[in-house]
Parts: sequence; C-alpha cells; structure tokens
Amino acid sequence: MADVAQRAGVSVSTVSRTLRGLPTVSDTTRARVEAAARELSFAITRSASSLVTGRTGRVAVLLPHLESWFLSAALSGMAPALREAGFDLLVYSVADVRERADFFDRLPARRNADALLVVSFALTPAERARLDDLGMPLVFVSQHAQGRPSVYVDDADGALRGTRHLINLGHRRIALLQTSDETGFAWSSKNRLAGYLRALDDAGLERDDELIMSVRGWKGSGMGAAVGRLLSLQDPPTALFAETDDFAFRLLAALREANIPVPGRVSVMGFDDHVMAGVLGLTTLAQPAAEIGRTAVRLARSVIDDADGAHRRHIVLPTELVPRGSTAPPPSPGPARPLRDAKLT
Amino acid sequence: MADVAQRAGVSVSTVSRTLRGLPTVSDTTRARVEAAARELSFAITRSASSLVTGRTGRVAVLLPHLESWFLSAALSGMAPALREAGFDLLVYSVADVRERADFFDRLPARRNADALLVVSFALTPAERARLDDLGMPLVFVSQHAQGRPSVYVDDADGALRGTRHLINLGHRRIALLQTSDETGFAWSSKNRLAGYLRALDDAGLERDDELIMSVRGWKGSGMGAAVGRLLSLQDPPTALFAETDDFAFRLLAALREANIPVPGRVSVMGFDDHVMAGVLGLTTLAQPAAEIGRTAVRLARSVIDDADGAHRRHIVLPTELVPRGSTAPPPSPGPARPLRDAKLT
DNA sequence: CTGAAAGCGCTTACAG
DNA sequence: CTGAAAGCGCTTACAG
Repeated sequence: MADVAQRAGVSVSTVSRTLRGLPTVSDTTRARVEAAARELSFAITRSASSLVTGRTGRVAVLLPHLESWFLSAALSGMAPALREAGFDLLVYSVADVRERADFFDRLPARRNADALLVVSFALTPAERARLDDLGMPLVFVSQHAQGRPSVYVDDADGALRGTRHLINLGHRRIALLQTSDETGFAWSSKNRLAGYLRALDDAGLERDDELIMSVRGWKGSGMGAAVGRLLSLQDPPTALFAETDDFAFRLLAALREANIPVPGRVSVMGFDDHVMAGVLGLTTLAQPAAEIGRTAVRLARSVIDDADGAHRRHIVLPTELVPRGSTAPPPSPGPARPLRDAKLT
Repeated sequence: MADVAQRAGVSVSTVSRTLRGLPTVSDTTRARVEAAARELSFAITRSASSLVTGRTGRVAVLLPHLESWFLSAALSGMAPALREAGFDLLVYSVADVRERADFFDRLPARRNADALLVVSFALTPAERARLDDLGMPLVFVSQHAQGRPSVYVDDADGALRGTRHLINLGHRRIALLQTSDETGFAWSSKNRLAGYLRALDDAGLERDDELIMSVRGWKGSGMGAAVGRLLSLQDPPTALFAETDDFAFRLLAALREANIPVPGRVSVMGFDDHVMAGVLGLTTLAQPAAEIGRTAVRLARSVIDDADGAHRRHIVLPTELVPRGSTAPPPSPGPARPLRDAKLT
C-alpha cells in the first residue's frame, strides 16, 4: 500500500480511504490512486486490516463431510451469497473423531472468521458449550439450536406428508429406513421419524418397531440385509420410506438386485430431491438446499452487523412432495380399512 | 496473548514460543503458559501472525462450482490432507461470468492464502497470466498447466481404453457425448475426445462427426434431443460413451423414457465412477478423485515449503475401467470385421 | 532459557 | 479533502 501511495503521490491514509470506497476522497485523487493500484496489481493484505478492524472478511462453515448431495447443495447456495456480501468462505469438513477433537480443541474458527455456520452437525453438549464460549456469531443450518439463529426444513412435516402420501395410495405397512450414523443428520433424522409416526397415528395405523430399520452409515452396505429382513417379515411392508434420497438410491439398487419390482411390489420414497431423484423417477420430499444456504448467510450477516442478540430467529422452510414413478398403490389392495385422516396433501 | 503472559508471569515472547512448540522453553515455563492459555481459552489471532510471518495458514481452492461429483470428491480428498498439514481451506466457487470477473479483478486469494489450487477451471490466457502474476504457489488440478505443478488423470488413455472396451464387445458405431459447457472441464474433455478418436483409428474404424455430440450444459436438458438425433441416423450407434457419469445418468434416464433397453439396444459408458454408477450398474472409467485432491495438497505443500520452482511436477494418475451391466455386445453382431488392435485392456 | 523492542501492513482518530 | 502518528496482536532478531 505504501508503494501505491508513493506512486500516486499521496499518503497511505488516502490510499486506504480510496480503496475502501470512502466518500471523503476527491475525484482526482481517487483516480490517481486507483490507477496506481491497478498498475501495481495491488491486492490488500487482509491480515493487516483484520488486525485493526477485528473483522476477518471470512465466514466459516462447519460440516460433517462434503459428499452428500444436501451438503454440497447447501454450500452451493452459500458461496454466491457470501461472495456478494464480500465474505470469503472457509470450510471445515470434520469427519472422524480425531479431526473433530482437533477442531474443538484448537477452535480454528475463533478469530479466523466473522461467523460460523454449523451445518447438519450433531454436537455433543460439551461441543455446543465450547462454541457458545467462542463469542462469535453462530448460525445453525439444517438443525434447530436453542438460543441461536437457525435455518432448517420442517422435517417432521415433510415426513408426515410423505407417509400420508403412501397411506393415501393404500399402503398400510410402511417401513422407515434410517441411517444409524449419528454424526451427521441426527436432528433431521429424529424429526422425520416423529413425522412418520404421527402420520401412522393420524391414520389409525399401528406402529411397528420391526418396520423401523436402522442401516449403518450413509455410505455403508448393509442395505441388502435390511431389505431381506423387512421382506421376510410375517406381514412385510409394501412401501419403504428412506430417510434421504442417497439412501433411497441404494435401496433401489438393492431391490433391483433382488429382482423386486418398484413400484410393482414395493413403493419407495426418499427425502431431499437429489438431482438424481428426477433421473431415477424417485418420489421424494424436496427440500430447498440452496435456499437454506442462502438464508443461512443472510442470518449470519444480520448477526454480524447487529451484535445485539436480536437475531435469534428460527427460519423454517417448507418441503414439497414430488410424486414420481417409484410410488404406486400396493400390489393387492385388500379391503381398505377406514382412515381417520387421509386427505391428499 | 498479553493476558496469557500476565497470568503465566512471563513475557509475550515466551508465550509465543511456547504456543508454537519451540524447543527453547523450559518445561516448567511451558506448563505454566499452557495452563494459562487453557484457562483463558486463548485462541491465536492469525491475522497478527500472518502479518509478521507472511504465511496465512490457508490454502485456497478455485473451482467452477460445487455440484459435480468429481469436484466434491476432490475437495473431500483435500480437506483432511490440508487439516493434517495445519492449513485451513478457503473455497472460491466461481460460477458465472460476473463472479469470475470479480475474482480475477480482486484476486482475493492474493495475500489471503499460501497457495491456490485451480481445479477443473478452463482459464482464458488473460486469467492464466493474472494468476501467474500473483507470485503465489499455484497447483493445477484435473488439468495440465505448462510450467506449474499439476495433478490429473490420463483422460486420453481412459477414453482410449473405454472405447476399446466397447470395440472389443463388437461395437462399430460408437457415439461420444460431450458437454458443450466450456467453463469447466474443457481440458479433460479435449483429451477424452482424443483418446476416443485414437481408439477408433487403432481399430481401423471410421471417424464420424455425426457420432460426436455436444450437449448443452452439464445440468442442461437437451439430452432427449441428442439421443433422438443419434438414433435416427442412417447408421445409428450401438454404444454411447458419455464424457462423465453425471452425463451418463441423464442419458440413461432419457433412454428409459424413450423405452430403449440398455444394454439390449445400446450400451452406455461413463467416466468418473460416481457413487451412483455402482448403484445403477453403469460401466465407467474410475478416476481417483479423492487421491487427486490429496496429491494436489501434497504438491502445494512442497511448493510452499520450497519456493524454488523445483516442483513443477506433473503427476498423472491412472484411470481404471470398471465394467458393469450397462455395456454388452451390440444387438445384432453381424460379421465381425477384422480389427488391427483390439486387445482386452 | 527468557525478555525488551522493532516491525509486519493496514485503519482510525486527530489535526489541519 | 488530506496527512502524520498510534496501534491492532503477533514474531523475531538481538541481548543477556
């Protein structure tokens, strides 16, 4: 910056003012400074400005990994929103226990970013406390957090409506397949289960623990076994509701391998509206991942700008049922039992 | 840090030395400082250290978007490697022309990161020059760049072997479907075309421009039309080689919609080995995306540590043919013409 | 093994 | 509208 000042024949103060776009610079000076900056390909050293302003110009995102559709899509929504607001994007993808311990131990985000967005990250109470102690703006994404601004989808409502759709098609035995991976989407998971159960209750259908299946890891392999166990029940399900589309895809593959026609013998439903859901004709509940990301950035900005905790808002975005070819009435309808509450959503 | 020093009853110099793990600190002092740091939940202000060391402790990644499998997977490979090396990850996802202009105009990575990884980003000569002027370590990922360390896969060889696989199955009319989106994978695209053509030449098969189809955008929709055009040729292809798996998936969907059996009537092959390729039984060429990411980080570290340009290495990783159910011999084999070079790879 | 002091490149009152 | 000076929180020779 000193170079620019010298070349433009002004002080560094003036260069600083010009480059930050302050109005208190005369037009001629501004022009000279800008020219000099351009000629020297000047780029500001943010560390220096950070040091004095206390702002880093960075927003950090903490997430369990980068490989699920939802996380990528949410991040894709954040990136342009952050850029527009002049923030850089710092990504902390914290997968295993060691990385996790390291993150919470070193708290690299502490003075390294102006806000931290926590995405689909099931925190232990200790971890949560540690973050709260950070004294920096926190936004929770795809999960509800007490006393902190959060953006998420109404998972319970989505699962409720998805299950209802299956009930409306005539299904009475509906299995729910959840991931047993606790690190990531625990919050959504719990709520989707609640919505599912509520739909059953509303319809006067019996809850059956055997129909609620926990399959290991979101990229694990136990899917074939799970399908086997479900379909060998005395009264097997005619519909399978997978907690996420990623999961539903693997389910579809397992069913195809087992030569079980979809939706001929079983209907399959997912949750997310992954790009591939359209390609594969999977009925699912769309959640607006990119918009969630954008909204999270908006919240972060308002918390950054207004240090008063006035922004402890919780924004709940809607899901939308997208019916496609993977759901249909069950094979042999049987005499329909009366339903208490089965309006088409 | 002054607080810590006071609490530990030492100078800030000593705190600094302790926290950086320098050996020139006595054990008792070290213990006192560490205790004080812990009690105060001290986290270092990186801006300050950056300012004096000139190191930011950050590595920036420039990529065209975040939504392709390859980019997510590569990033997933980078994240732990960077963390292990003590670097934070700064992501510049630069999609449209405006963001792009902005990035190259402001060069936010300039003094904001210790290295820049350019991933699958088709640069204009001016952009490339701008980056070279940056005077910071640059690593090119999934593309070859003259005079700069690069990691990529041998795309030409992969396409060659993929095409050969189809030829070996008896296909003589093999279409190549490429994306016409120039912003992203232009480099790989060009080389895959070259490999495809070489396989045809090697086998003594005629090149036919009608079989090389450019479909708009990697998430566009013109797939149905492209399929229509191909299958209405006088001598239609019996195999379709899609430039990426993402593309192949859409192709499969279009074919299913058109009721064209795969591989019964046409074989389909992709490139990437996307997670879903296994699920859908797509034959493809696997590229080690995560390893590419890790290797890129390794290169970046060696360039950062050793400012001499001694590390202009180009690391070429292999692809691997993964045969699955989507490729098979063509429907009516006809009398096999003799092949010059058709060993099974 | 430890401390005092200079300085990294900015921003920000404070004068003028 | 512009400049001189202090200071942000560290690291790093330099002494001791």
